[in-house]
Amino acid sequence: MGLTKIEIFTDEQNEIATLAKVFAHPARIAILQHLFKLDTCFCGDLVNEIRLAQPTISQHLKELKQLSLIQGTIEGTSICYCINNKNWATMKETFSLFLNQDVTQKTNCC
Amino acid sequence: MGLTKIEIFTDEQNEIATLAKVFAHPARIAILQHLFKLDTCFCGDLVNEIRLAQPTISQHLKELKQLSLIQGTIEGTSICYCINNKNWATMKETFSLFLNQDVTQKTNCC
DNA sequence: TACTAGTATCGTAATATTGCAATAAACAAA
DNA sequence: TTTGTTTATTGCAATATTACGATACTAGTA
Repeated sequence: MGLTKIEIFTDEQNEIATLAKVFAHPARIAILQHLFKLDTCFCGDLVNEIRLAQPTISQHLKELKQLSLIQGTIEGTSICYCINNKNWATMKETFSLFLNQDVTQKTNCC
Repeated sequence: MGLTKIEIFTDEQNEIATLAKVFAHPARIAILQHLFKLDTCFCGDLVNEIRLAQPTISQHLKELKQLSLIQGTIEGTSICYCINNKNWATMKETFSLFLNQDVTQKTNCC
């Protein structure tokens, strides 16, 4: 046990859960907010901004990268991390469909 | 370690992460989708609908209840679970503010 | 070739999450 | 009271996540 049974759920359900998982940690929320606030952002900035060790920040960045919500390009010695606007929009669309399920609903029973 | 350092983040960052965490499992997505589809819903229905054991479903329902996204009222021998529309709307507002950060942003650097 | 700065990866300890069998609790009906 | 039905709780095993020290890697610079 301890292993999510992804095979018994729909692709949509698994996708929403996967997207939500990356938002399920305040450090990743903080990273995304910081990246949105700036045009250019280096990992070093994040280590100063967020009081977590450099390997920890790096690990959180990796998870955001795996979902392609951010991207990094090498800039000399540093790496410039940015929001991937296209993928952010796609994610937002998927999430919004789930969040807005209520708008077309009938009245509640309770 | 292994313990999220919630004290170094803002209330908003922690709140978004907490909301996202409850969506970070496909079973809870499936439960919410099922509850939206129906006017009345009993836990027994969910055990038939989702192929997880009854204690597991009950545990997932508990987590949704803790965030007040759903509520349960006793109906004879069973319990009628429903979406709490008011709290769902509040959650949606919080989440939307986070998801729509990109709309007022300048151009990307990469 | 060193040396430095910035970032990633490895390894590991601590904690959290998932899933379920067993069992309890609540209540209706016989 | 006993029995059956429905949901909750407990306890535990398996797996996942979080955090960070140590270290590796990469690119620029002396």
